[in-house]
Amino acid sequence: MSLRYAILGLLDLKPMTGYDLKKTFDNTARHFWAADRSQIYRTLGSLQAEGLLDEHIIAQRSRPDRHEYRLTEAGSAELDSWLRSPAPVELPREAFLARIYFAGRAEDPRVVQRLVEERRALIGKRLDELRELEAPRTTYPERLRAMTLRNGIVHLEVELSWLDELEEAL
Amino acid sequence: MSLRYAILGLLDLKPMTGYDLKKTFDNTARHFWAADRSQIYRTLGSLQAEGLLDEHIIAQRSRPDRHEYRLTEAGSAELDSWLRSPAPVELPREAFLARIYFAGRAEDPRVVQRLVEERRALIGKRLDELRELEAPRTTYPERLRAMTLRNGIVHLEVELSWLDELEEAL
DNA sequence: GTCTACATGTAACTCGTTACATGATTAA
DNA sequence: TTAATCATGTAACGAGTTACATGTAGAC
Repeated sequence: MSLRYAILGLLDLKPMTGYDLKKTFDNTARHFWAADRSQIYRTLGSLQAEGLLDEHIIAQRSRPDRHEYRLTEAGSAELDSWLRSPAPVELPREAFLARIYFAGRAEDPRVVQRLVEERRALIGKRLDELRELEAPRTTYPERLRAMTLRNGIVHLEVELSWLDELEEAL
Repeated sequence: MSLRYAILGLLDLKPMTGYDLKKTFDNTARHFWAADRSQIYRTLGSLQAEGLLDEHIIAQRSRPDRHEYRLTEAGSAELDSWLRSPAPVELPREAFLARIYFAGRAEDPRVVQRLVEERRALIGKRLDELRELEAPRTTYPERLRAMTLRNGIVHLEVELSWLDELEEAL
C-alpha cells in the first residue's frame, strides 16, 4: 500500500487538498504512480483518522471549501520510516506481453502487427509526455526527482527498440 | 482482468489443473504475469460457470483427484477475441521510484545508497532467473514467446544501467 | 451556449493478497 | 526426521475502478 506514502510524500512537499493531489499525481508524478480520485479521498480520510495528517478547512466564496491537509509529526515520522524500509518486490502484470505470448495461436501475422503498431503509438505518446515534464536538477532532491523521470524515459525507449526487434524477428 | 485470458491462453497450450497452472505461471510465465493460487482457483470456477472451460476429474490412488480443465469452443472464441482487442493502457505503480522521488527529504545520502544497492541485487537476481528461461525459437509461436522473455531481459538491463547513472548523478 | 476548472464526496464492485485448513508420498 | 511435491480449496481483507451525485465561475 504505497498510495499512503505517496500522499504523505506529496503533502510533505506542500500542503494540499484532495483535488490538488489528484492534479499533482496526474501532472508531475504520473511516471511512477497513478492515483484514482476516489481512492485519494478515502486514503486522506484514513490517514487523518490515524493522526498522520491534519486537516484545515478554508472557506471560499462561490466555490466549495478547500479541505487542506498537511503532515503531522507522526506523519513525517511514518514517511521517514517508509523511506528507510526495503522496497517490496513488484510482480509483473503485463497485459500487452500476455497477448504477444499467446498470439501464436492466431495464424494470421497481422494480429501481432496490429498489436505492435498500437503499442508503438501508445509508447511514443507517453515518451513525448514524459519529455515535457523535464525539471530542474540543481538541488539534491531535484536531482532525485529528475532521475525518476529519466527512469520512465529509458524504459519507454527500450520498449520502442524492443518493438523494432520483435518486428524483425517475425 | 487479464488473468482470465492468461489462464485461457495457458489451457489452450495444454489442459491443466489449478496446481499445474500455478507452476506454469511461476516457471514459464513469470516475466509477464504473476498469479496467486487462490485467485487461480477462483477464476477457474467462474470461467467454468461461464462455459469457457470444461472440467474433468481424474481419480488417483493416494493423492487428491486432479481437476483438469480444457477450453471449450466458447473459451477458444473468447481467447481469440481478446487477442484481437486493443490492449488497455497500463498505469504505473512503482514503489521503488516513489521512494527515490521522496528520498530527498532524508539529508543522509546513505538512504538512497541503500535503496540502490538493494535494488541492484534484486534486479540482478531477476535477470539471472530470466536468462535461465531461454527457450527454442524455431516456430512462429515459439519466437513470439521468446520475444516476451527478451522484453523482460532488456527492461532489467536498462534498469541496471539507470541505477549506475543514478549513483553517478548524486 | 458549451466547455473547463474548481471542489467535494459515496456506493458498489472487481481484483489481488494473506491466512487458514488438510493430508499422503517420496527423497535426502 | 525433515522438507519438498502433489493437490484441493475457503474466508477475510485490502487495493483499485466505475458509476453516481452536485454546483458555480469564467473563458471562448
